[in-house]
Amino acid sequence: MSPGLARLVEVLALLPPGRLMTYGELARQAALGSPRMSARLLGQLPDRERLPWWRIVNAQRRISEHGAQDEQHQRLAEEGLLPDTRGRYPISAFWP
DNA sequence: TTTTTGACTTCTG
DNA sequence: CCAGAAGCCAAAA
Repeated sequence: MSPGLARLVEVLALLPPGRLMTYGELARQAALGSPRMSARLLGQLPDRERLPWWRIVNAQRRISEHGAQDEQHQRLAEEGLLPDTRGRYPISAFWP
């Protein structure tokens, strides 16, 4: 496991239910160097069941294309997070 | 070794 | 609000 992934896991583990974070913010908090690193590393997470990868959305507050979008949608819905008619998640879910 | 490729972001128009 | 361009960086080709 790379040190970057280790740091990402630490940050991700502290993200509570009902709270969202963007790839960019995650990259900054875990000192990954670029938002793309968040995306890259999320693709090879160890504990897919425990770590809330589904609470990461893009800067437009939408779910990015990747292959598990449906699952992401569903998991967020289970936490009470629903997107508006344009697929955007509420700004309130991003506050500390 | 160089180029391409992404679960991306930010700035401009 | 949408589209394009530039910036980003590790991995794969």
